[in-house]
Amino acid sequence: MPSTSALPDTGKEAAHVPQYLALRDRIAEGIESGKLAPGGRLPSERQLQLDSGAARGTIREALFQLEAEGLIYRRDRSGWYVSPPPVTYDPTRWAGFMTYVTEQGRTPSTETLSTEEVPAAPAVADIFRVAPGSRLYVVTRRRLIDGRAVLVERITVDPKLAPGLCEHSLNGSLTQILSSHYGLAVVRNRMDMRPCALVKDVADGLGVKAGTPGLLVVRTSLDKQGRVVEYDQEYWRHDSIRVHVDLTVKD
Amino acid sequence: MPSTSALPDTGKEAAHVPQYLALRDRIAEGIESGKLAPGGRLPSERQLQLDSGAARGTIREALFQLEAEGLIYRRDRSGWYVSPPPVTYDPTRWAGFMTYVTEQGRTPSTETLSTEEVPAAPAVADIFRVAPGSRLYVVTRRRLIDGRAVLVERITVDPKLAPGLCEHSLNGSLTQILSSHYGLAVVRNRMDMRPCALVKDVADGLGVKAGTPGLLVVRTSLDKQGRVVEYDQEYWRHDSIRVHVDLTVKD
DNA sequence: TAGTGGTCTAGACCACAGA
DNA sequence: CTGTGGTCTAGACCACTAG
Repeated sequence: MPSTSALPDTGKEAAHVPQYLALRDRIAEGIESGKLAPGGRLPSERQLQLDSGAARGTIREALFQLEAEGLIYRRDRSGWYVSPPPVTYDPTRWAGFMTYVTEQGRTPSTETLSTEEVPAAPAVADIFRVAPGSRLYVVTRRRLIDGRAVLVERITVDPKLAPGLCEHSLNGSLTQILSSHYGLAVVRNRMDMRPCALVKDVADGLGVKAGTPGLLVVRTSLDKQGRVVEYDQEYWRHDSIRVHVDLTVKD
Repeated sequence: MPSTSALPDTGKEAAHVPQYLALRDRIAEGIESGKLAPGGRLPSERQLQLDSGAARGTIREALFQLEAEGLIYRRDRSGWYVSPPPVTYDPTRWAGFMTYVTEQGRTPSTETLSTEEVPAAPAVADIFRVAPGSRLYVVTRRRLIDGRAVLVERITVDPKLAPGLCEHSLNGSLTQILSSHYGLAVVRNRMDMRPCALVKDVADGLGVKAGTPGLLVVRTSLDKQGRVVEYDQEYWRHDSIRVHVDLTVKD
């Protein structure tokens, strides 16, 4: 019995591939083959609709998929773009953002969004071993690679260890300042990492939609006396970072 | 001029909150308040439709949002469920999965999906410093916490270091076996972590939809002589893991 | 078999970016 | 101003889970 389909029979009862995944594959191929360069812009959703004949919802499903994979990202109401490659982050090397991004042939930059002195919430007070309500410096910064915002961070520092910190220019290496101006040397580094969704605050700072996937890296830097030098919460775009650790085993 | 809206005026020109985010908030509140216990099931999408009056697409947007945040997960065509809390993973402690999951008051289990002997691809051959095409053991396992699959891993081992490995039961600690039966002691651990999307293979193993967000952890374990004891690619559900590292600074 | 989520359509109006 | 993505509706049929 002949097939009623106009399409050729593959001879294999191939598992049904949803349309949005087929579309995803086509776009991904365009990216991997280099037809679309990193930073380059994809055709608009409505254009893709015309090209593929699919409904816009289906198109968007394919785009969301690629976004989750880190292949593309969006600029709000501007369009979809091909993601640049991620940078590698090694927390065991005490090199700051500016250093390791440069080492990887990219151009880092930093913007200070705010510097405040705020009363310590109980959880933070506990970390710094100060009384709840004590004043702490909180610096909010945005860091960019090749002009694209990749992370928003919130750094907390105890003013007792670094009085007058906020008078410095904080657009360079904060580690550098803490070390050279205040003699604070970090000998221990505690880190927590977990996938998260970027909440509105952060998302706005990165110019992404609230709820897009991200990676939260929390670093606690300690000096020889075990004092907390720096408590840093970094919210990364999920497509911009790879963490690499090389370590000798304890236990 | 009086408002034509039937809704009370808040007095604040509150930023417009999309309907799906408002719905997200309502569900999130239900979870955080404990009305919905971890592992518990959410009302069906169609039920939520009746409750909220929104279109199903809007309901699903809210659910996707919560999924991205790690608050809920789905079982294909069965329903949406509240995510259990994540486990903390410390790569500097040489404790295996079975150990640290148990320590955190959860119940681990392991299933071996396959054990094969395959020719080394160039990239892998390079890691093991063997000729491309050399035979290597590849073990695929699924690991569960409290009966829920949280990761699929693909472990590669050089048969020269652990001949006959596949004859052992591999549902326990592989590290243990390598140590006690073959005298292979790991002294160095290299790790790479990055957010990813789970491809079909892995997604099927975890019982999730292809493309859901995940975390890829690649571990390379080395012994005193610098030989690769174990090369392990772990694909985690993104809501199931937190990585914690505590280290002394090199540079 | 009944109910669930998975996929898909074909519209609509909006807020905002950018020329 | 035009075009972009962001949100939303109201349907439809399918594949699969689970009782």
